Amino acid sequence: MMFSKACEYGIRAAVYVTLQSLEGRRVGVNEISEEIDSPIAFTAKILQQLTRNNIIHSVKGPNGGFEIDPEDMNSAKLSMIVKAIDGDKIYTGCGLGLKECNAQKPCPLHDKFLDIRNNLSTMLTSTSLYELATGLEVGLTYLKR
Amino acid sequence: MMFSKACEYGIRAAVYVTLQSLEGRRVGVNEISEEIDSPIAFTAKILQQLTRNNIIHSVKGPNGGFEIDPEDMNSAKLSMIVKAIDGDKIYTGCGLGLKECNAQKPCPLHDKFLDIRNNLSTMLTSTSLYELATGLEVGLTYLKR
DNA sequence: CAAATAAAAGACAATTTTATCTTAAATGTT
DNA sequence: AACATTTAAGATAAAATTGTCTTTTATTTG
Repeated sequence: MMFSKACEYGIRAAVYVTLQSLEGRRVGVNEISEEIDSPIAFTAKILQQLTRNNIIHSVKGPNGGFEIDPEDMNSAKLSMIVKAIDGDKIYTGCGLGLKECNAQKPCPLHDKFLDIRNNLSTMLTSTSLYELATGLEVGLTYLKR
Repeated sequence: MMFSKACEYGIRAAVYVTLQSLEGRRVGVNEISEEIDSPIAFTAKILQQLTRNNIIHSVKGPNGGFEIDPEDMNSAKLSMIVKAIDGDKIYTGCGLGLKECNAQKPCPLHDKFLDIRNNLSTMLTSTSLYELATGLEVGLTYLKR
């Protein structure tokens, strides 16, 4: 809808990793893609991106997998994931695709998009993985289907 | 950012057609793609879609081109263009790509997206081509670069 | 140290989106 | 009626995104 498929999987994966890290469990790609219903190999690639961007942490070898330090769960915001995967066009880009669109030289939708974009940006920068994982934990929300 | 390239071109093209129809001028694909800075043949395809969906009107032959009846400028909303080109995922789809995501079985972002999506939907269904074209006409907004 | 496990990296494939080119159909002009 | 103009339609191509497969690297365990 708004994010690329890669970004959707990335967010879902990160939330699942966070949920399991809350229980002190490290999780592998197979379990993750099973639990968020996503293609395994593609999900692996996306997890690599999240790892390279220091959003989650990975450990190789037996009993390895992905995890996120409980210390970081609150400061890890959705905006970081979106930026790492889709870039920041979603915040900075023009709704009609103009290269240069701003208050001085606005596209016809510029003003109408301002609020929507600010809401989106605020939501993404203020929502943490911790917050999303706890909703899952108590069974209020779902990551599959 | 939010719309496909096709949809961006579609909106820009429709606004330009409206602007010219305000002056009683019919416009051809060449002029349109020149004025909105878009690929000609691709723009032609998109104009076909808008025509098939009765958002704008086309006339073949010499002095032909695209136009929109002044009567329809106000009832022609952005939502119609978006729906015709990108479909309605943007309104109805889940932000995280779940097939089934609603108040009963929400994804972790469902509630956080509700407002944003409603704002977007309201903006699109309430903004008319007429409104956008008049902003252009008085030099307040731009369709290029 | 050898074996097993799991992520990282890179090559490859399929699909979708974006974009172009060619031919056909319609319509106004001479 | 012949011709020029302009959209419509369809085939094709290029690029981006999505997805898979194979090999390499790191790490744990026996």
